[in-house]
Amino acid sequence: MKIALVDVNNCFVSCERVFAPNLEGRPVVVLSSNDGCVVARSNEAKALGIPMGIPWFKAKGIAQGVVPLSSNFALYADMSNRFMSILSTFSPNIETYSIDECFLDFSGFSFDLSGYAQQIRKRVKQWIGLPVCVGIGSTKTLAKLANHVAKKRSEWQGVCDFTSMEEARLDRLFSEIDVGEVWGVGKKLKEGLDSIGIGSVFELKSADQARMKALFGINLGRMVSELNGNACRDLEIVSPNQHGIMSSRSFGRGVFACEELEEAASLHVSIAAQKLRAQGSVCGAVQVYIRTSPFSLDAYAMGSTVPLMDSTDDTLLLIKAALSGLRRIYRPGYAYAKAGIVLIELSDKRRQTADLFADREEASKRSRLMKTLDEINLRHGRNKVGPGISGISADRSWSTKKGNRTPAYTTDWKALPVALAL
DNA sequence: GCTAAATTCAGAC
DNA sequence: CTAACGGTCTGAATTTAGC
Repeated sequence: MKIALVDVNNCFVSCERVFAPNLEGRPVVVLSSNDGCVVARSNEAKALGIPMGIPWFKAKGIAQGVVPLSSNFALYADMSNRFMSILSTFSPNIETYSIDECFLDFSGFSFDLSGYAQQIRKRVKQWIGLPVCVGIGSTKTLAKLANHVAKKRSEWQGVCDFTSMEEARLDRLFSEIDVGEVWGVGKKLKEGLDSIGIGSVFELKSADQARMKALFGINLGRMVSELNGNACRDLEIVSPNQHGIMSSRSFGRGVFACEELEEAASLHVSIAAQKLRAQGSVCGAVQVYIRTSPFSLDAYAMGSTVPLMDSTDDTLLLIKAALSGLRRIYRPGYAYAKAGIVLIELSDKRRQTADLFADREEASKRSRLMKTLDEINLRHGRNKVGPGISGISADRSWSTKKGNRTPAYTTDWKALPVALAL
């Protein structure tokens, strides 16, 4: 097996820079929703020592002169789609792993892979303006690691191919890389591995596979195998349906009124239900939750699961369920910071057993209504039409803060003049 | 005391 | 002026429930 991992450098910042070239060479960060935490940093921002994930208000001290941007997911998602479609011209089998990463199957390719990877970099840069790095290895774990090397060591010029390197050279390289860089080794596992004297990738690779499995679980065992070139994870070319669909968001201010929580919860149901229908599933139960800031002294958090008599993908029925759950858990007097819902117990709509007592004419009317709703929103933008209970966007005084949101350059006609003016 | 289901944990991005 | 800390998803491990 030969696998390449292509990853966009500093993805969100790079997407912003395509449409704001004046940000090139300057320290830039992109913030999470509600302008809360730093979720992407340009190299210049990294050089200033701004850590990933730090709350923005805490970073301001060391962030003199840094440009903070609110996140613009409409833009990133669209850039991502373009990125993936370019990559599909380089291999018939690809796995979209995340918004900015993609595995490509290079098995059976006998030509110069490094040169081929350079062509990928060139084409992505030329066609959509994004800088990417490519890692190549005989397993997914190795491809990930190779990508890390390609990013960190500029002498590789953005491409690192482990499959063309001698074992001894690889081992020397691995002994210089921290074990925490391995895909799947997070904070906790790193601590555990450190405590038994495994600090480098080479030490993990050389460890006894059965022992690692016994000590740290099945994943560590697999990691050791994969580092040694024995694949445990296959390419997942068709993405399976999601097992749960969730929508939640922090409020831009404290929310006290139950009606506003209802507005938010039903908006979240609308968003999630649309996704549910898009993947052809129905939902058997709805979870609702609300919480104050967990950092507040007077914290409150509660959730509730509402089972549905019959599985459905009807937004209105799902909202009804969510609201009944919400009313059970709402306590007046708290400054709520966040509300969210999760659609669970999903199953395939086509395999749904028919309800003997259902009003079939009513059901088909409802399903046409949902279909129309989805079509309008697809064409005219998210939540242009929806149930009245979700409120209209102009009135949602609780919605998230986004002080520095750039225009949706690629997905909104109204942003076109701005894009052209650049 | 077993298996199955539910919940929590850890990780990724 | 102060207070301000993301969102979605997966799979494994662990706990609890039901027999």
